[in-house]
Amino acid sequence: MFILKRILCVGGIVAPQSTSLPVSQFSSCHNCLRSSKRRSPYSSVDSERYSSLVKSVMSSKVSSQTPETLQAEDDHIYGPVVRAQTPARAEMMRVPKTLHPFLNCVETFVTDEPESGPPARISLNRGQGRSSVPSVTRILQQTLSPEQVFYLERWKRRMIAELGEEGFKEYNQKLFRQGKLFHSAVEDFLTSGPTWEDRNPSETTEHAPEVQGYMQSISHVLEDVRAVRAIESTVQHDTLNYLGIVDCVARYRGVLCVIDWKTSDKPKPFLSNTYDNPVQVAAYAGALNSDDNYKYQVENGLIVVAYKDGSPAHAHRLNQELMLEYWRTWLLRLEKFTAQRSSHESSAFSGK
DNA sequence: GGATCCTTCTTCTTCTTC
Repeated sequence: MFILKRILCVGGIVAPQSTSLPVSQFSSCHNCLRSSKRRSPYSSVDSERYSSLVKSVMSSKVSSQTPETLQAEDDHIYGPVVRAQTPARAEMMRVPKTLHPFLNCVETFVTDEPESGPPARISLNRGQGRSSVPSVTRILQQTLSPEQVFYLERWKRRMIAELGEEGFKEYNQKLFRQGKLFHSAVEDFLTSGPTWEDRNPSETTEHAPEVQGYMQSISHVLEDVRAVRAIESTVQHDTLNYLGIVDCVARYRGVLCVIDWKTSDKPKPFLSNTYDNPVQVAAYAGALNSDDNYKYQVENGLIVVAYKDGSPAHAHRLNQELMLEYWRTWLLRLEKFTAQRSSHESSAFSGK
């Protein structure tokens, strides 16, 4: 709590858009500067209610440590690491060489296509000239920043030190299994007959025990989901040459969105806690908007982070402005991937 | 029938004060 108070007092943080914390809780910092003996204005904060905010602030980068100093420390504890890392902050400022439009054509927003009927579900068929088209997941994985690679490898080393190689493998398998089961349960719910919109998600209890909590967690989000247009459906961008599978396309609070369902053990109350997820959503939306199989355009994205204990999921809305921002980031990642691949191919061709 | 693909996840943390 001390760190939280200190950060708030020096003005190093502002209330993020996605939190419901009243501005008044952030605006009386001068009181603490006047007298440290006075009763802190934060002592009256409902710590239960804002526990996720506290967790998030406590886990954000307030330390002076960098990947380099952390690595030196880790080397001492875990042994040498394969590669040294340098944060690539300059990349944040880069602009893609080709600013490919996110939306195909503004007019197509107005569509005569009825929103009723079963959602599209175009399955991936690699045989149809798609074998060389890279996927969104692969591109994102292969273009992680050095900083991301560093923290992921560090996390992995620590987990293996704690659980052992086998234990770590099992832990990962469990996470993937839960994620898959959760996706299947959401899919079942959203496609369970023409009257699904009349159902109450919180009353639906016939889920596998492993996903019961996750479904309870997203029940308040499902109440705002209508007119499902696609489920687990392949999208492909022919011009930019990539493909992926969208979790869901539906209206969320009236706006057509690409929706990505996620499970997480840790609370992710802010969009920044979701790492590359917004880039993934923007990539899917951009592909869908260029794909002739879908006769409409999506403007927004939604990342829903569900929790196993049933606590309310965090739903992060990506408005059009954010989607365009992450679309630009996606184009950069795509450029990076293409450059890597062509340099790899040319070195393979020259026999290096 | 086997192999491969697309997903499913995983990261940002440390110590001082009352």
